[in-house]
Amino acid sequence: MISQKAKYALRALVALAKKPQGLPVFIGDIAESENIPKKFLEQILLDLKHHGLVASRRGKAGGYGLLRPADTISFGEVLRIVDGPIAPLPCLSKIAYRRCDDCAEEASCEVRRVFAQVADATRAVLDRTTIADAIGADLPIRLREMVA
Amino acid sequence: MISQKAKYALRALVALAKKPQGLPVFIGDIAESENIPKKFLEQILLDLKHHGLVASRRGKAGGYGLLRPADTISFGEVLRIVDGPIAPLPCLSKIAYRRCDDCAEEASCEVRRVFAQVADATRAVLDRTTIADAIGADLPIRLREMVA
DNA sequence: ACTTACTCTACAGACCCAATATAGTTTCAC
DNA sequence: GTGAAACTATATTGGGTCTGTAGAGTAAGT
Repeated sequence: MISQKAKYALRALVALAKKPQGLPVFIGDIAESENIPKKFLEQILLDLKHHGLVASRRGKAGGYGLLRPADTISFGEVLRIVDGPIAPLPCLSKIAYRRCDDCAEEASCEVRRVFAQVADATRAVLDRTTIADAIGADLPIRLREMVA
Repeated sequence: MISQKAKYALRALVALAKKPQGLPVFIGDIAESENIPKKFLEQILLDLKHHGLVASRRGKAGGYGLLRPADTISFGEVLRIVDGPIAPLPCLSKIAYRRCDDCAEEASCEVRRVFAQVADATRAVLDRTTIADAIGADLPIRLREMVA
C-alpha cells in the first residue's frame, strides 16, 4: 500500500502536467479540483520543490508548475521522495540498503530471493512510467519503446 | 515494505517445509534457529493455524507442522493473512476492495491505471511462487541427503 | 500599504507495529 | 495423579508513522 501522501503527490503532478507549458497553478485550485486538503498539499508540494520536481512563484500571480518535462518524472522517483524506499525489504533497497539484522546469511535467504523478483517487477513499471505516460495512452508508451 | 511479522511468518514456514513430512517442530527451535522472538512467533503461528496453513500438537511431543504441502502455499497467501491486502491502492485490492473516497472517477484515474500494472506484476510473482519453490532453488545437496 | 499566496515549524490525534506479560489449557512421561 | 513441557489466548506497552491542522512568517505584485 502506498501512502495517501504519495497518492496526493502523484495526482497533483498529473494535474500540473495537464496545464500547458507548466503555467503556474494555485495550490488552492489543485486542492479543490483534486480533493486534497490544502494545507497538506502545501507540505507535499514544498517537498517536491526541494527535490527539484516543481517550481513555485509567490504573490498574486504565483502558483506551482512543473520544473521538468512530465516525461522525465517517473512514478518511482516521486514515490521514493514521498514514501521512501520502494523495495519490499530493506536488504533489497538500492537507495537505502540495510542488512536484515535477524537474518543469518543474505545469500541463502529464500525470502529475499523471492522478493528480489517482486522488487524487479515493481521497479520495471514504476521507474519507466512517467507522469506524461500516465496522462497519455492507457499503456505506458515509454515502457513499450524501451522494451522494443 | 512488508512487515517484520510477514518476514517471520515466511521464514518460519520455510523452516517447517524443510522438515520431512511435516514432522512437528517446537516453536522454541524455530525461534532460535531463525532468530525470531519466541512469543511473537507464537502469535504468528497461531494466526497461520487459524487460516489452515499449519497444524499444531500440544504436549511434550508437540510442535508445529505444515498442514498443506509446501508447493500449495504461495507467498501471496501468507502475505495476505499476515499483512493484509497486497494491492498498492485500496481500489485495486481483490480481497478488500474499497473505493478511494477522495478520487472522483475511478475509470479515469491515471494513478490507478499505473498501479494496476504494479499490482499485476507483483501478484504474478507472489501468487505463483510457493514455499516449496523458495526452498527448491539451491538447497544444498548435503541437506537433501539428510532429509531423505 | 494591502492582499494574495507561498514557506516553515510545530504539533496533535489516530492508528499500527513489534514485542512482552500474564494467565490458562492440553498433553504426555513417569 | 503430578508436573513439566508446550501450545492458546488476550491484554498491554512503548514506540513509531500517518494524516492532517494551526499559526506565524515571508515574498510578490497592484
